Amino acid sequence: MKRKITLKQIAKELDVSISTVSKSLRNSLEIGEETRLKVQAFAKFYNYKPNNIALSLKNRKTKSIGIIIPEIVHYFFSTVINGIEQVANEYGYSVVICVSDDSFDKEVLNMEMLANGSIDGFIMSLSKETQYKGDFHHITEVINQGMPVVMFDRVTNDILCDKVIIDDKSAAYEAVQSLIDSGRKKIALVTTVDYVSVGKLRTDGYEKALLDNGLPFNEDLIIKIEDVDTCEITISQLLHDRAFDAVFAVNELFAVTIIKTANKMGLKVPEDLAVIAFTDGIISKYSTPTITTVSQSGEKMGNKAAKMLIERIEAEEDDDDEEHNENYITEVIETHLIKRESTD
Amino acid sequence: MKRKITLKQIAKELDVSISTVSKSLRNSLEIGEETRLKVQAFAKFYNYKPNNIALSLKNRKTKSIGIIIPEIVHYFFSTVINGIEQVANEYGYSVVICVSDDSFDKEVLNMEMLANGSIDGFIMSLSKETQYKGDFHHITEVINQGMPVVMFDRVTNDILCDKVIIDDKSAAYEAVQSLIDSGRKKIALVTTVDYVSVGKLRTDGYEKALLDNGLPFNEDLIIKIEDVDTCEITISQLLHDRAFDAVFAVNELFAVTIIKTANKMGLKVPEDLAVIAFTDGIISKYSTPTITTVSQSGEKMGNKAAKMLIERIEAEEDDDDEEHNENYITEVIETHLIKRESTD
DNA sequence: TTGCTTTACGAAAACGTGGTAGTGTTGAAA
DNA sequence: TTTCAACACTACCACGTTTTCGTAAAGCAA
Repeated sequence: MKRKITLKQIAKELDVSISTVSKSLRNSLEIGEETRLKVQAFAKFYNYKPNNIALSLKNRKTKSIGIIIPEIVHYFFSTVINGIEQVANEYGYSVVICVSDDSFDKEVLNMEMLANGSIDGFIMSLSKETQYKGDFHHITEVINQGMPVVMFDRVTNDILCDKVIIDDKSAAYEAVQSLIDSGRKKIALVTTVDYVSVGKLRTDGYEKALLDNGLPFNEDLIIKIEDVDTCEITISQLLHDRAFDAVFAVNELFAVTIIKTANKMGLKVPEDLAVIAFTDGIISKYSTPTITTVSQSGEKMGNKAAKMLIERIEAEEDDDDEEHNENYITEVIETHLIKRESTD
Repeated sequence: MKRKITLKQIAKELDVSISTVSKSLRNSLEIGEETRLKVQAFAKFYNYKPNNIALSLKNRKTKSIGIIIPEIVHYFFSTVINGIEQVANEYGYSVVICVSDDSFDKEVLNMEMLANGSIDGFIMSLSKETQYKGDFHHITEVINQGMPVVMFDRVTNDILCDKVIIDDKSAAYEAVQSLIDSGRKKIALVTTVDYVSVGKLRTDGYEKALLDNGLPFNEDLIIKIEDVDTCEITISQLLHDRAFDAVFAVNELFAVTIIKTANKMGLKVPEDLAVIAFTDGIISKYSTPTITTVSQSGEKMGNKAAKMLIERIEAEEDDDDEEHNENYITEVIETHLIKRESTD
């Protein structure tokens, strides 16, 4: 068991100075060829690799980025991570992942843990609790320290930073419009409680689509669900009354639950009930029938977010301490409707 | 934009030495109360937090662990990460995640990137390509450097280290036995190509269950699939011949595909065809019918792996350079059958 | 020989921290 | 008066790098 070798050890072994070793390995012209080659051979033999931590301390750059997300066992979020990881890797960065578990305290704790030098910047999506509380001091603090932050999906206007989002409102609009186009008149919206910003935006798009098409906007057709497990009763009640002939669900879990409920009641999807879901996940692809979805393209979001962050990080290098120009941008990732069996 | 404050800055500002500041903050008795409180107040005001990188360099401990997995957009792996994250957080560790994308080169690259001081230990699951090549030098090298490694799920006997696995063979046995118990006689096995160690073990369990029950072991009923998308033809051919009345699939993607194919052909699940899948994922829970699965309990695996790794890391602290006792253990996580609608 | 330039290397600082080992002052006991 | 301990604090080192600056030796022209 040999510990990793250091410059100092090489220096001692070869009876030269540390600087000589360092320079030799970086192919400095200052060092005579004989010494240089000797050092390089020795280093290669002992598989010398510079210590990242020491480099980080010296360069004040860790070459790693922190990701803070509400959940990780979640199709959308894991695709985003995947997207981030791809570009991070390409640029030589590693990613440190923390899960807030939708808890404000954990989010704060995680950020503090990473903000003390461990990373060069954050990519994050707000926890539900944070959105509910509206308390973002932990984020502003990090930004004030000069650490770049990119937010995605669950963002807030209260923070000035780069953002990557999809146009939730127009995506919802498009989905509802397609239902209307296929002749549906009574379209229900199954959504979450609305303090989560995206839930609100999707509701707005839904409403606008209805009104633009001269359809009534009926509050009773908006079903707000807090817990997936208990929603079946509500759904079946409404289905029983034949209150609607189409559903726009804000996530695929709701959608598949609705389909199952409808099937149990003998209703056919899509004939009796058309269903569209937000978030194109694995469930939609494999459910029976397969579900038409609004693709959110998490991978693209991740790619974009990582690129934006790394650009900021590397731009700061020149900027140094002079006030850098704070022209933050909000990138909107396009969505598109993936037609499957749950609509006609 | 104020950069994070350091001991040195505080020292300069208060006109004391760096040591005094450091000691004051650590409540050393060497420092007089007046000075101590003054320093603490100042530090609190400027929200001083020790720099993690500097600490890592000094202590030769990064308090972070590296995870290397083949995929992240994958139910099982993401549950494992979740499990690791929980324990890591509890012990004050962060997790750095790298995705090998089932590529040997990426796995090696990622390990090298992290092995140079960035982390205190690895938790990993082998990439397919690595298993295929049987080349594990990158792992032995890391271990030889004294860095603890815990492998999970896709492991190899060629490496001596702590491992967390499930008993694939007996789990498969149990699943097949339950099919036999409900009267099935012709049970097909749908599996992957067998260089992936777990695929092989599951096949063994399948075979043993058949033989133990006096059923013939028929090679034709083992369907090896390399690409999910092209498997439908094979499946439907066999189904058409009524060659089997039950299926044990090594993952839920295969299972759901089989069910869909059967449905298309007018076969009923479970009446005409019973289906059990390995890996209890999200698809099984929401497919129609829901699928009976062998639960793999990724979270528990993650928990266990993280605990084992952290124990190793913190044990080494005392051990120092003396040869530590290499009694590696392999933890076997229990599985259980989750009965759902796809079996009777 | 003197003075100047190369060549080839080394010393030291810096990044931020924490521990060990001083150091100087004060007051009290011998 | 001397000695010694207690107090309150500082110097210094180490962790592993990179980089700037310095300098000894050698070479060469005048």
